Amino acid sequence: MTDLTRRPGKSRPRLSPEERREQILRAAGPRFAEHGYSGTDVQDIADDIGVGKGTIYRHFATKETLFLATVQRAVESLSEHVALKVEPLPDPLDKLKGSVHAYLEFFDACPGVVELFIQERAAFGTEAQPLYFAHRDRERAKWQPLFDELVARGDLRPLAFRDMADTIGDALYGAAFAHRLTGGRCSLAERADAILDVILNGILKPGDRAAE
Amino acid sequence: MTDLTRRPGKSRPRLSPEERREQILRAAGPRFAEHGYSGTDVQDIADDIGVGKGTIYRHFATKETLFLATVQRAVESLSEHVALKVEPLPDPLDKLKGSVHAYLEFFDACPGVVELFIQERAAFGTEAQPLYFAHRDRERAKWQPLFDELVARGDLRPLAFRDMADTIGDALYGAAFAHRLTGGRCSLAERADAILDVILNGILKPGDRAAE
Amino acid sequence: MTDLTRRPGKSRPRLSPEERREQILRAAGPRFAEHGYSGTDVQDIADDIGVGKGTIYRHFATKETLFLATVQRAVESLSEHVALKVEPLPDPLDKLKGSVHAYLEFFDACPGVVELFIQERAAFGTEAQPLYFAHRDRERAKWQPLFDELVARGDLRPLAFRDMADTIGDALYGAAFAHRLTGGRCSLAERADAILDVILNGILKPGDRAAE
Amino acid sequence: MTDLTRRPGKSRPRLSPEERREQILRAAGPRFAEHGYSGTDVQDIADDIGVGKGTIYRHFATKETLFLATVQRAVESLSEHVALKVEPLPDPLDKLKGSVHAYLEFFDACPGVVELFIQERAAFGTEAQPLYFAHRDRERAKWQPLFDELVARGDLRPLAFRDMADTIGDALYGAAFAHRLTGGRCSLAERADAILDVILNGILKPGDRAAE
DNA sequence: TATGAATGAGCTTTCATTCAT
DNA sequence: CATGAATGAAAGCTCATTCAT
Repeated sequence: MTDLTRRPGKSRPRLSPEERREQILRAAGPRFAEHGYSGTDVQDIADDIGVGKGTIYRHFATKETLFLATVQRAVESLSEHVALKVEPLPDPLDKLKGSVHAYLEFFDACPGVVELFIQERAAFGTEAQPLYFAHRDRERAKWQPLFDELVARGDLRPLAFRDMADTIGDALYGAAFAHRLTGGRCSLAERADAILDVILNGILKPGDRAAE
Repeated sequence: MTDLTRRPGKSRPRLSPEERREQILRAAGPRFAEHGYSGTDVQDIADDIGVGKGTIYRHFATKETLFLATVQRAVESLSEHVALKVEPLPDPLDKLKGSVHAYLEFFDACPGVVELFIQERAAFGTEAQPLYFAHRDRERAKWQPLFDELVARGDLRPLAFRDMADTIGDALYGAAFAHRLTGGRCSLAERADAILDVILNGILKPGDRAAE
Repeated sequence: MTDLTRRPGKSRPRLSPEERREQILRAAGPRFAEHGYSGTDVQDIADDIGVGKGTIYRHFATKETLFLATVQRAVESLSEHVALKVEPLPDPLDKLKGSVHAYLEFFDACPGVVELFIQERAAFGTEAQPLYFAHRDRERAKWQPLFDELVARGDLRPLAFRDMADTIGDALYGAAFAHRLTGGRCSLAERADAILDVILNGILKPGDRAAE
Repeated sequence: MTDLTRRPGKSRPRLSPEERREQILRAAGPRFAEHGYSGTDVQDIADDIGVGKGTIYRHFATKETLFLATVQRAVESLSEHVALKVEPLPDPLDKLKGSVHAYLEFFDACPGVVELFIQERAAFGTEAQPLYFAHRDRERAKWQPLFDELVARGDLRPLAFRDMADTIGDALYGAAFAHRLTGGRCSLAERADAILDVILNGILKPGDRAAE
């Protein structure tokens, strides 16, 4: 009875709440990344997907809520991307190397995520721990057994897990930031091996190892 | 009718332009670091040093100009701090190690500088290269001879200078950011040796070096 | 595909239009009284009775219509309450006294009605005469014969009906408002006798009557 | 040296803070009275006096603050008007009568004040006691000695002060409201004598006094 | 030169009303 | 009939910047 032909004109698609939410987040990400938190008018996001401003506010209580959901989504994407690449690898050392590559690849694919991380801190200041670091804290625990195994196996030097994990994490985080913020020409993926080499082998010549 | 005698107590100190400029920058730094760029009212800075808002605008054309001068000042402080610590050291390897310590010490002393870097990017977006990275680009050239000498001497592995410099730079930058953004408890200085150890020696056990 | 059997538990009661209308008005009264006209969201009223917002709009064309119906209902309640109390009394003077008591009792029982009267004026301004006063104008005519009879009987001084009626009406209206707006502790009913005493006998000592 | 001729064009008068405040309040009163609290855009008031919206907000922190200052000003005007009329009268009974006349005259002169009182209650609800009643509470104490003296002199019946004062106050307040809300044609001043007559002498014929 | 009152564009959020389902 | 997602006009408040004094 009801016409099955979609009138392309006025008929609003009537998305499900989940679809709408997802649609909004997809539009919000690039806006916030490119124009910043305060530089983005909620109206802009609404216009991008052709809905009224009220529709945004039906799904996200405040601009802040929307923004944080956008960041959270990015953090989860990063996490999933790394997990997906690493899981199938059987060898722990390969997992470690693979995670470095995956991490850097992610930021090649989604360079705006760096901006989101910056915007979060810029907008919400000293109060809360940024979502990325909250997530990193949680994730670190998962890596401990892997490092332990590598040390036990004699692959890694018996350094404190925390020192290794933090230093590697900071190096990658720093690389992703620096790459984005300097407008780095070559891809991060191309730098991955060089970074891994330093992390794994250090820059000193083996004979000098006693030096430090 | 009104008394014409200037009470010396009330007579404004009449700072020289340079002094005033410096005074303003000193007040602006903490404000911008703590409340962010858009969260800081120019009036707040004026109030902090007890002058009218117009006075700020006499010395800095716009809020943006003032902010960037504040960041520039911080970048120069960092640079000077590192240079001061490194210069007296005669040995190139000591210079390298010393610069890592000095860099991290600086952010222990001036943690707000991280916020300034974040705010700059957040406020001015994708257009310009942040002052810190512009400065880092310029500084890198100064380090090349030192690395070359260390490689020539056989202290360092013959890696590409750029790879080493970027990786080290990113690791330190990442460490400073992560430390501030996670509310790191211990000082950065305490982490310096562990970071240096990874950078210099890597995390792999020497025997495994072929692995990479 | 969707089940066509209506589970009887979930089947909405399907109120008759009149019942629905009444249900809506019952919910609207307290909302408007407590939160004011603009402070009340039509959604709130819908939520209170567990229907969709559209249902409200099916029964009342606009929020304004709904609000005015709510006020009208209150005015009629007041009128009925007084009439019910006064009608059985045979003596005109008792009717007069009884109406004062009934009027004040009503506002003890329904204190929110004062708020409705205030809200009506506040929201719709100078244009229209408020429903309460429109009603009072209409009612006054019914009291004229009673006052005439009391004057004729020699119970009342031969004052102009309008002056008496207005003054009494204003005194009661003022008392109800003042009581609500000051958060009066004792009940209005308790003040009824004192008010009646002043209205009936005045505050002057009889001997001084010439004074005025 | 500075030109003393006022250029009528762009030269902003540069009012003193007090003058500006007063100017704003003078403009706000009629606006709020005519269009209500929520019906008045702060921009409207700004336009009325030819200033920017920011200027309003420089002098009043919020729209609410501005509104309440407007009401407070009206309450004080009323109070002053009554005091001014009553003070010179030597006889206490004349003071009482005079205050009734002055009160009603005030609302003839400033009928919008009724709207302000209504708007205050409508906008700020049940929480706070309206400024008018707060003021009335404070003022009542001043009248007690006068009533006591009149009772002692034998002019007034020995009724409870509170009952007399409240009943009179409510009658006048009610009269002012009813007059405004019914669009009363004749002036309140013309009704003053009739109201006073009821208050002073009651409506009963003297012989019936035992009736109540 | 210093001041701070004035400006007004800009942005977030609300909510009466509509209408496709 | 009932629903509730969608709309979009509207209004409060901020603050960088200007400029008369």
